Order: sequence, then structure tokens, then C-alpha cells
Amino acid sequence: MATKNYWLMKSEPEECSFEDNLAARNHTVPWTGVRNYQARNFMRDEMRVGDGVLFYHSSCPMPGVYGIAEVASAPYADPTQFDTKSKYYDTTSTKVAPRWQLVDVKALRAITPFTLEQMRADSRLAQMIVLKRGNRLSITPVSAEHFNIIAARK
DNA sequence: GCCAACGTTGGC
DNA sequence: GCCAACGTTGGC
Repeated sequence: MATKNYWLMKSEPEECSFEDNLAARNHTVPWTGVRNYQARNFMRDEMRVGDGVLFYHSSCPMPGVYGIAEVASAPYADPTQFDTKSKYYDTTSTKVAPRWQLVDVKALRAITPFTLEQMRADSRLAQMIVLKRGNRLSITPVSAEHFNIIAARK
């Protein structure tokens, strides 16, 4: 059996907050809109159902981890790439060879937000990719140790 | 709104 | 393959 992996996934709360996710059917949402190859490759090639997810809010007054979630599906084509009305519509993608793949993400429980400021202040978390200068990647792998430190928050 | 950082595009 | 221009991310 493959080892469980852990991820940090960024979302703008205006678009899909952790509360939105928790309120969704089956507490599950498709992770639409990723248009970066590295982030796509994590979903397409490396995620497995049951992997742990730190649900992070970005571009908001208080960035940070707001909830614990898990990967809830195998990868499949992101439907928004074919939707002409979507801001994620991609004219260069085809149904035969979809460019963008996603997974479903299931919200498990909210935590007292572990803010970016608190993450930076915690020396145990110093090696997290999301804290590295200039990092913009919306999906990053997280070590079990870092995941557990943040997931221990009630 | 500013701007540093960095990914993508496209001319050559 | 190089690299300048451009667009986007995301904290502040």
C-alpha cells in the first residue's frame, strides 16, 4: 500500500472558502481553475484518495490554513476548461486531450485559523514551501510532520 | 494599489 | 535555445 501524502492547497475564500467546501454536497468540491503545470502535475500524478490536505486561504485579510481536508477522487478533466463562460476557459484544450486535470477535495473539519503570520513565527514550520520567499505555487507537498503540527490545532 | 517574484509566450 | 516582454500571484 502506498504511503499517505500531504498537501497544502490554496484557495481564494471569495471563490471557494473552507466553509463553502464544508457546506457542499458530500463536503466535496472539484478543485477547478488550476492553470499551472506544476500544480496540475501534483493532482494528476501524485495525489491519492485519502491524502491529507491543509486548506489555505490566500488573497484575503488573514491568509492561513482554515481547515483540514482530504483528496476525494482520482484525477479527471477540469470541466471549466471547456466552458466558454468560465474565466478558466482554455481555447487550446480539447476533449480528446484535456490539458487540465483536477481532483475532488473533501472538507473534514474547520480549525481555528493557523494564520500565515503564526506559521512564519513557528520555527518548526520554517521549511514549509509555502513560506519560502517568492512562492506562488497554489499546491505544494507538505511533510507529515508539518501537516500534523497544523492539524493538531482544534 | 504596489510591487517582488516567477511562470509563460513568442520572436529570433 | 535564449531571453525580453508580459501576465499573474499574493502579501502587504
